[in-house]
Amino acid sequence: MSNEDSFFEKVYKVVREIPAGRVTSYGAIANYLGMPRSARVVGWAMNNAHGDMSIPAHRVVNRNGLLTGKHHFEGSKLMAQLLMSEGIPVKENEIQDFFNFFWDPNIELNKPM
DNA sequence: TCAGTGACTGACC
DNA sequence: GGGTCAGCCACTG
Repeated sequence: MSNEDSFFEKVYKVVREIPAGRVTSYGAIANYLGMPRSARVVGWAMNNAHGDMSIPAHRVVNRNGLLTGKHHFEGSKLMAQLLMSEGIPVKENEIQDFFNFFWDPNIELNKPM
C-alpha cells in the first residue's frame, strides 16, 4: 500500500517540485524531510521511483553535483542529456556550477513570501 | 527475525 | 588535500 505520508511519497513530492533547470541533492531532500542523515534512503526512494517517469530523478544528484545515479538510467548519458536539455551544463557526469543551479527545498519551499 | 545492501554524507587520518 | 570508515534509515531475502 502506498500512503501519501510514506517517506518515499514525500521524497517524490519534493522531487516533483524541483523546477526545470534546477537540481538538488539527496541530503537537501532528506534534510527537508527532517532526516539529514538519511540521504541514502532518499537515493533508495529514487531507486524505487525508477519506474515512475513523473519523477525527475535526473535532477537529483549527490552533494558533489555528480550524477551518481546516471548508471541507473536506461542510457548512461540520458541523465546528462535531460539536464543539459534543461539548460544545466553537465560534463563527465558532473554538473558544472552545481552550486549555481542548486535548488534547496528547505529554502525554496519555505521561502518567506 | 536477522543480516545485507544502497542513486549519501560527514568526519577522521 | 585525498582516501577510508562509520552512521544513518528503509527494503529484500
